[in-house]
Amino acid sequence: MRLSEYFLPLLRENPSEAQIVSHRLMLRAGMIRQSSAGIYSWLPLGLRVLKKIERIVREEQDRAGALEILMPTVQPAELWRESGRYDDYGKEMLRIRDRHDREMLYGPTNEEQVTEIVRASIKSYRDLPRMLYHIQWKFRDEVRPRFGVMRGREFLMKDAYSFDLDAAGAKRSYNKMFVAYLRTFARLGLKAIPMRADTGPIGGELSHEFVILAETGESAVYCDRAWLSTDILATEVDYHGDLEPIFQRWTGLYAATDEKHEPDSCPVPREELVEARGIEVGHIFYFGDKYSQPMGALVIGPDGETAALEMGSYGIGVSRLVGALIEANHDGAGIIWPESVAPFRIGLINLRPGDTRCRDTADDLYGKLLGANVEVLYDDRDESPGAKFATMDLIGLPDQLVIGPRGIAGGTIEVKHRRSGERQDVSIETALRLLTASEPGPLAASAPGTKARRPGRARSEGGRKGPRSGKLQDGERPIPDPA
RNA sequence: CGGAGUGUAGCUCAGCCUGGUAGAGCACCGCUUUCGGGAGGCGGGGGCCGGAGGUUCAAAUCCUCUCACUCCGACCA
Repeated sequence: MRLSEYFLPLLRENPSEAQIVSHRLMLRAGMIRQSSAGIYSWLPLGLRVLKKIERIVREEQDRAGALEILMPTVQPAELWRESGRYDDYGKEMLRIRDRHDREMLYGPTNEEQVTEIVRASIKSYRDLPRMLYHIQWKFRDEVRPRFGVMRGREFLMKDAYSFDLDAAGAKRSYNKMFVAYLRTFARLGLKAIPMRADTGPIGGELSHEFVILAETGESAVYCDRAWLSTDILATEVDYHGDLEPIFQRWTGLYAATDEKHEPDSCPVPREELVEARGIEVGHIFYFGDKYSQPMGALVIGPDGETAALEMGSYGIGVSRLVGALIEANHDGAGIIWPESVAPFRIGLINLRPGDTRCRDTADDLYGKLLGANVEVLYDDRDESPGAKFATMDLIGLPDQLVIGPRGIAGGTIEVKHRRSGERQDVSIETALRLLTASEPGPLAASAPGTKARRPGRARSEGGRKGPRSGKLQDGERPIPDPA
């Protein structure tokens, strides 16, 4: 994409309404614009990131055996009366009346809706287990929206629902999602730690929240130091096998939110305990027949007996993750995207568009990168060099290629790695090889969080890896050290 | 929902106390000089001062109401 043809409305100064760094950077980098309190429009750059996250979430859900559906945003109040939540939910629920004066609501979640779908169609244990998910906009009329997309009223969420015959089956489904979540966040370049959680308004008995560590997190969390050096993607996963050992392994490592942490009875010795800030990005629940019972979602078991479905629900805050990723990946100059979610893989800067040699070289390189399926944002604008550098640093693309008269004279261009700040003058051929090869290049080796980059795969991978029943590849995403 | 603030140009803000008909920097447009970390010069466009009502000869400024947004607290993907 040529920047001269792109829509990237940058802000040079911090908008006064934005307090936290991710909110400020998202506004400044032209990713979002606020529509009203807690409601945002997504501009091209922000939308690209949102879609990348969505794709990874989708791939891991599919891999775990969940099936994608799409349920409506507007739901009938009637359904929620069946579960009893219409009155329980309170003012957080946005209630609407249609022209026939029928009571509707903009869904804050979809347990009732999905239960209604399943109860109408699944009558036998032979049709179980099933997991359904969708990625859809939700609305919760927060009293006080804040932190930009991290705590908006309208937000994009992946919510999955599992249906099993009995508690043992439900636990197996729970484990699948538990593992899928670990993998999803790891691929996003985040260290997400599952913590035992209260079930809140969803209800139920077993629940974990997934919290990522970020200096600017909203709540204090405590965990075993061992968490920092774990690599979840190194664990082989067979979703058809027994996942309980993996579940046990990852829940065995100490981790607790502020409310649950007891300094006096903490099993981890002081020197091994990490105190950090956390942001909740996912939450999973097992709640049995809380909805299936009142709503009559029943199946006949092998013994001929009728039983209410055992259910669980599993949420990931997709839009919140955009903010959370920035909280965990930024510096004074701007955003630093992990490669897996970067809106573009490479920022190509032509410092002197007026110069024929610079322009020809840049145009040529741009064409070759596109030809190699590398997502590249090409700054071909007639701007001062400083402005171009600042722009690229702000929007945080993983690598920058700088073409200017100084280098061209010596036959080189500059490659700059955004995260480390490391720069190298290399030949054009070398640059191309570095950025399109499947093997890690020299720069990558010294740069944290990029050791296994495979830049050329961005498009080609595209979610078509065939059936996801088998083993998983290792090291799809390295995990940057959050400390 | 309690408490506290803020609404003036696209962005950051001054002007308001002490009423006299709208400003700065950045951004934008034109010309020009520049050109490796948000450059310089000259010229230019842009605001019913959140909205409504009131006081006054006169309101961005004083009063009343209203709307929006933000912050702190209680609640959440």
